[in-house]
Amino acid sequence: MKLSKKGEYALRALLDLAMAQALDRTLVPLSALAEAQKMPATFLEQILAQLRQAGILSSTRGKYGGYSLARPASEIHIGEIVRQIDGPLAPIGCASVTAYERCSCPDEEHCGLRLVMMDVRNAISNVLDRYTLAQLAEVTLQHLRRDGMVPKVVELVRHLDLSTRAKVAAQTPPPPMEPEFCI
Amino acid sequence: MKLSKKGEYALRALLDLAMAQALDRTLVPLSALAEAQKMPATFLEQILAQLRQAGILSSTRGKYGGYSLARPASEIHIGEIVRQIDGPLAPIGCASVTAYERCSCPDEEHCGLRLVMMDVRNAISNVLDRYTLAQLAEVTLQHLRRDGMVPKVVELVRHLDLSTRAKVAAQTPPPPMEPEFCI
DNA sequence: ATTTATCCCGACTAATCCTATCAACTTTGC
DNA sequence: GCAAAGTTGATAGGATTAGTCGGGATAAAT
Repeated sequence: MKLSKKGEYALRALLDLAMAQALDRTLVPLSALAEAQKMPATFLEQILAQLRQAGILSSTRGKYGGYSLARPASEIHIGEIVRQIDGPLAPIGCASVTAYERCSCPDEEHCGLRLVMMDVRNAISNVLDRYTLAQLAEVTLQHLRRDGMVPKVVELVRHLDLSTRAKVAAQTPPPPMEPEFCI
Repeated sequence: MKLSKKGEYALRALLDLAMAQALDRTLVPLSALAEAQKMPATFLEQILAQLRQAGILSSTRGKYGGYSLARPASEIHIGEIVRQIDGPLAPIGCASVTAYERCSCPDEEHCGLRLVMMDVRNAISNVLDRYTLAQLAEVTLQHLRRDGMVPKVVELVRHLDLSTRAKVAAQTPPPPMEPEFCI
């Protein structure tokens, strides 16, 4: 019942991106996303390319570029992301609703395994297709705020704040996280 | 969210074994299990060996040997089988109840992804840890009976019925499935 | 114009999963 | 004792997954 590493990294990156966006940092470079969650940067690159082609995120090239969500976070469901990267939610192909595939058993009509796995599929879908990136980001931010913290990815993009202040920020070492985002 | 082929084949084989047992065929050879569900026999061999070492099934060697359940089917939960072959049910290690594993994110305490995946884990467990092999076999047999059918695996072991009749059965080609098991 | 930080693309390697093959060993029946 | 039907274990190759590497293209800052 595993989620692939690819799927896990995609979700981690998108969640960080959604939180950054909620805190008005819409453009986040790959390096920050990778470092915040300790993910291999070159591998993450491939995954983000796939998400871009799928219309889930968009990118800006050049200096001070980065990745951002292509749509409002409230319109991106967790299930959509998993399906895009890992394929159908169902544990086996013949139990899938969105991408049914014939299996090897002699008659699916009477296959008990298929019945159970359709139950599992629905149980998974009830979680993943119910929640959006926005909801997930909101809950995570609430937890962090309660403890007076800020997402690590936001810390990491602090220093490339306003282009006019880039020089100053480069001189003074990044201020150690004042809780200005904590309501 | 995939189940591995290994896990799928294990479940198919055990379900067939449970149904055969319910119809008084407690000893089923590998060849019948493999053919009934069109599974590669040599791969299935390895899987059954693993299930034997795990105390889920037992085997009898030699002519007229085969595999049988090591415990009553009502005491084998689907979740136990999946865990034995595919590891923990949780999609990612840090969401597992039975085999927790630290993940790469900076603080699990505030990780939104972990929260969702724990929901998914519980949803999966609510299905797989609730049902036993016996229940699954019973449901499948009911469906088959309604249509006047017998599990294919039982057809395949028909001809090696009683040792005294082995010779007769070998001469007459296997009778084409009289519904004697259908109540 | 040059430097710098970033995304983009394609090929390459390593590990794991799936499958097939082959040579023992064990029991039953003649 | 011998042959047939079965399990057991070891091994090798293909397919998928996970991750690496190097060179290019783009845009902002100097």
